[in-house]
Amino acid sequence: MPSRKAKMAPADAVPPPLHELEAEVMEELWSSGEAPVRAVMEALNKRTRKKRAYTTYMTIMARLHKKGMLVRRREGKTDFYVPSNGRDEYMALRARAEVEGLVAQYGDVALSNFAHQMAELDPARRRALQRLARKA
Amino acid sequence: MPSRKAKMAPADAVPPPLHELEAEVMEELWSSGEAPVRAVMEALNKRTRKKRAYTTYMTIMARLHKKGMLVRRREGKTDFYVPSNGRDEYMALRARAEVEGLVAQYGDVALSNFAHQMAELDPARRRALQRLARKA
DNA sequence: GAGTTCTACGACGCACTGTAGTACCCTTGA
DNA sequence: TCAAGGGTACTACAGTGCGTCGTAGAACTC
Repeated sequence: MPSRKAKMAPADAVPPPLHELEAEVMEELWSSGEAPVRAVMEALNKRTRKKRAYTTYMTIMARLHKKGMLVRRREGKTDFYVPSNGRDEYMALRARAEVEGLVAQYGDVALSNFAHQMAELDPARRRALQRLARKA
Repeated sequence: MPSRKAKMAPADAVPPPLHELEAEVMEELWSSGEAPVRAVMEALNKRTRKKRAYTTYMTIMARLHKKGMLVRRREGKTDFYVPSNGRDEYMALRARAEVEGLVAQYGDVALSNFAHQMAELDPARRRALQRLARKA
């Protein structure tokens, strides 16, 4: 394997955080499955106030591809994109990384805020989440 | 009071997140108390590998002032800076905001990660943090 | 084969951060 | 006394990341 300067993401690496438009595009692709730029544009422009140009979505999707979030398949002269990870998987990896980041940065202060959030749940729900947590 | 266009931070607002150099400068000021640029520069340049120019620290501190993190007092021709909030207060506000942000963004996935983190503590420590959390 | 439609690439503007050059003032020493 | 040096603030510049398109070129239509 040639040593490439460009950092490529290992499959198990923590996926990057997403910003506004990027997140909207990912949401659309997670629910629609593989789709070309135009389909994403039409779906999103239909349900958001702000109408964006085709090229805007194209850029965002190309950049998501470069970050490893989307897999690109070229058919003829058109690119089809599909998320490289499922929504649930992404959310799980991301949330875990964020939570660990908070603990690393804020220590006890973060932990006590976690406790505060947990304390506000009703007991049944809290137990369910704790069960979930044990599997991770 | 005239209505100013510049958004000024209400005292109880959530302080902004800090980046690398900004955080180092704040840490120095939190531990040293009120200080001019030069003192911060000398202290930080002594204990970090990377030596930075006086003007670099000046810019950072002026920007922290604009963000409401530092109070500036001009004495003669020299500016003295002091944190507008204590370190503990900043950490508390910031951590709280971050945790709430995670819950808003990730919902149950965030919560179950909180539970996971809490579960890894030994019981005495966990109880202490839960006690802390009730006061907030 | 000329016009229309679609695509991808490349570029621009803005905001933020780190970095420093420069102009100005005060002091100081010959 | 007055020029030089040290110290300070203001302003500018480069890199990065995101949102926004303009434009050039290929394919399709008539």
